[in-house]
Amino acid sequence: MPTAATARHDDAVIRAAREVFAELGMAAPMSEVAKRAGVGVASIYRRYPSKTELVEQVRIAAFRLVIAEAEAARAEESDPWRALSRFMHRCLREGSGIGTVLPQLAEQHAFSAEFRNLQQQVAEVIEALVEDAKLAGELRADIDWTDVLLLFKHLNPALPTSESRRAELRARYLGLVLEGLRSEGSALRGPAPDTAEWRALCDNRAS
Amino acid sequence: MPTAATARHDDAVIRAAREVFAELGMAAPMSEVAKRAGVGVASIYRRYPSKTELVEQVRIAAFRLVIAEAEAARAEESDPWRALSRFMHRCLREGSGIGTVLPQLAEQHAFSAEFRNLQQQVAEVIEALVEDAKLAGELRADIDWTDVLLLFKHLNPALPTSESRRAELRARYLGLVLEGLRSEGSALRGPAPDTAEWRALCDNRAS
DNA sequence: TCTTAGCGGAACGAACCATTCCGCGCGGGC
DNA sequence: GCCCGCGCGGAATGGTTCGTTCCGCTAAGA
Repeated sequence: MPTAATARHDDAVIRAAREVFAELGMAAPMSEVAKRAGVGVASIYRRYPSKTELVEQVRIAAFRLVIAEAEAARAEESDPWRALSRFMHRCLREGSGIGTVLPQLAEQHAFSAEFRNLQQQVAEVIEALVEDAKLAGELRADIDWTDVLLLFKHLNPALPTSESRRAELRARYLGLVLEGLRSEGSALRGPAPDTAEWRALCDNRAS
Repeated sequence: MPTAATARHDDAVIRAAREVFAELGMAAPMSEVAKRAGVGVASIYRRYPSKTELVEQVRIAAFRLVIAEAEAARAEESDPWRALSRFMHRCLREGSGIGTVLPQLAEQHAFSAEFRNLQQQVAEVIEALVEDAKLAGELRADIDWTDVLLLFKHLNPALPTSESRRAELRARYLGLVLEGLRSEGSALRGPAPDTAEWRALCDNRAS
């Protein structure tokens, strides 16, 4: 019976898997995913035939979230720089693990058609954010969307610091990096997006 | 007979281990280190009693190289910003793997006294580089040496891209990040350290 | 109360890896 | 020229980890 309860259960597994894989890497054990999701391993295997399949579904779900974040940022922020900045902060928000899949945009190992289709969409929406910011003169002209991918690739939780300070450190680091992207003229104008209200905006709405 | 040949052999093992651990992580198999060094596994075990010991020696050797790079940068570059920039480029130079150990500065798991002693020295020499650049007004005042550590932590080869473009991408990324560190006044003056002669300076002198 | 669908966790087998063991090749003595 | 060890490289070993499967239990419905 594929009811709403089943769907919620699926969602818990995917979310737990996303978090675990983001923290421990794709080599993380299935038992860890099961523990985090509050289910037994067998329940995962009843829904997904293999770990490979679970990983694929995690990636697909993450891509969907990325697209949603990017579209929301474009729609809700009038300033293109704030939109781009908000998008990156959101994708890297502690525990979401969304940013982890972004570097895999570059990978070409042929996955399913659905996966490749989403790869394309994500690329387009990020490119749109970047182009908006460049047209507004708020982003250096020599940056393109592959640079943003490059940043995501390095901004993932490299080492398991396991401290609560990790979120704070990551936010600081992202801020430094964003400064490097900003075009010279705009670096002086406008408040840096690091005020309390801004941080609140980045943190609410758990995915 | 501990001759110069033996010392060279030791050095080959340590260097191979540094590269392998940098690329594959500290969990990389000993057999890989042996292959890279062109020796058998047993030869490594004849010199180092366990993998743990080898890792410790690798870290110590890497710290020594970091200190040497930092001191050379301070001595040979008259401009403090160029010194800091050169130091980071050198530590992250493709294949050196030196930068990989820097994040472990923060770790407090008590290693040997020699290790802790070197930790201290590395911290001091990086702090000196940072303070020089701040005093010269070329580095944002709100940056300190732990920020540099944070950057190293993220700048390590996150994903095994395995392309030759990786070096190029890393250099570009480091450039972006450094822009974010530069103080506003100095961002406009002086040529960005990205000319051909500069790159040559960063690349020669294999460690 | 009896049945049974579905769950959680133990069990199984394969793969990986640190460490040890063994046979061979080669350089030095006779 | 021939023998003898020393030291080497790589195969063997034992243990651990993890993907996947199997089994006994529980709780809901009849």
